[in-house]
Amino acid sequence: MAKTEDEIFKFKRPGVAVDVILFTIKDGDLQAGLIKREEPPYSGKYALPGRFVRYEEQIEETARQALKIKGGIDPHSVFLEQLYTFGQNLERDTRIRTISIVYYGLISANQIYFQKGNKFQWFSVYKLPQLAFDHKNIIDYAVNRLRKKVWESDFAFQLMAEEFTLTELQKSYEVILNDKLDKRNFRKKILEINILKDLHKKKMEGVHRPASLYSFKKAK
Amino acid sequence: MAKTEDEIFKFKRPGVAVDVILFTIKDGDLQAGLIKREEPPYSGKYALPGRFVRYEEQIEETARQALKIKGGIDPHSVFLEQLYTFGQNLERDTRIRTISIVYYGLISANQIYFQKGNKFQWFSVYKLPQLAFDHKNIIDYAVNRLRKKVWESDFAFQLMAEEFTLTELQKSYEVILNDKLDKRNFRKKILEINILKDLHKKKMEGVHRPASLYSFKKAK
DNA sequence: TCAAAAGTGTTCTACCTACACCCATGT
DNA sequence: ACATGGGTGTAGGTAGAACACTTTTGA
Repeated sequence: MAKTEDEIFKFKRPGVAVDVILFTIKDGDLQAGLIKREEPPYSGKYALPGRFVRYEEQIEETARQALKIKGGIDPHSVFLEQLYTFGQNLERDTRIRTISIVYYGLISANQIYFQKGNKFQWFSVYKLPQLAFDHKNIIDYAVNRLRKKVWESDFAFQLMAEEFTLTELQKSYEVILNDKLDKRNFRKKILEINILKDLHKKKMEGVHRPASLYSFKKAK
Repeated sequence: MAKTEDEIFKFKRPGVAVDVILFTIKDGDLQAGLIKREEPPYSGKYALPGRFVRYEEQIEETARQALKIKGGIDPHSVFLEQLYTFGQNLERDTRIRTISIVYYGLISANQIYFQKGNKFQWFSVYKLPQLAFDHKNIIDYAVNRLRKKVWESDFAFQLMAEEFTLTELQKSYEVILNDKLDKRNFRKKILEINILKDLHKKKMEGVHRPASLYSFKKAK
């Protein structure tokens, strides 16, 4: 980094983009928001929303702008975390050598329904369409990271409505992990970590005993 | 990413650099290799070795080149892993807006001694000098990551000589974790994961019972 | 024979897993 | 009264933590 300004500018610089993989749970499935490309390269294939980093833009801001502009999603309602920076494949983008900083995000299905600018098409991560660039690898990588972190972090709440039942929360974990969980063990574990607030309200729905509603305690 | 070439080039692009934090164990301490800056900004302060990413250079290659050129270290002898990409602080580098992809690496102290081009100064991560840019934060972040991953990964072997005793290995873990470990539990755990090869040789040294030498099984 | 580090097993605890029945509701 | 999902406790197994003594060597 000890360079004069001359040195900094004397060589050709790669481009830097941010790509975002936005997850939600829809139809009992873990889904990712993708955009159909209308232009080459990879015209007709699906891609993660992305955007080149502007000179005065923080990189997380670039990610949020990509969601807004490419996906029509209100970027403030999205939990985002940096995933990895992909810069190995020099052929990744055929127009220009591009380094891609990838973020992954979570949004609850409710929030999507209410945002009518939403331009994403949602695909189950188990049934992805043909993808542009190396986006298939990126999605696989993100799903793995999501699974590793789901117990260490409370981000699964980003997928929930404001009020939810324990069974609904368990379903989200099961969808992320792609595995069945034991009801009693799940409740024990999730209540132990003390991030749930019992709203002392019941959800009356269906022909069965009503379920308690919870929200999660916001960190201060 | 769906942009015409015009769009790609019409805005000013940030620079992309790779910074590397190289760790070793010296004098019973976890140390990082730093370089004293001779030029502004931050002249006289210490910095991680770094380098701007060239157009035709894979980013891990940029990291290795930085070690070679800035530190005089043979880059093939170094374990490297991507840590995080820092791009929040627009004032990070005062000359140009720079995004920094940070790698961390490990090298055994032996290897450093034999490389006489070595230009690093080594500092205990607990007694760092005044650092340039936001490199203090980066080092703290890397140390935390190292601690989290030391049991999940076998990278601690990068810090060892070719042949080593269990006590020497334990010392390395203790230095990384900054904590004392129980000898019996450590041996049980490390032998259980089955990555050590008993060389059936003894290290005769000092006035005490000789220690068995091990190497680690290279993954194929 | 002494000092110094190597080497070795068992007990206790905490956490995770597996598992089955009663409860409250609407029809 | 029955079908449906909500709600609850316990026993067994496993992995990690704590802990002390004997062995081998060179001086």
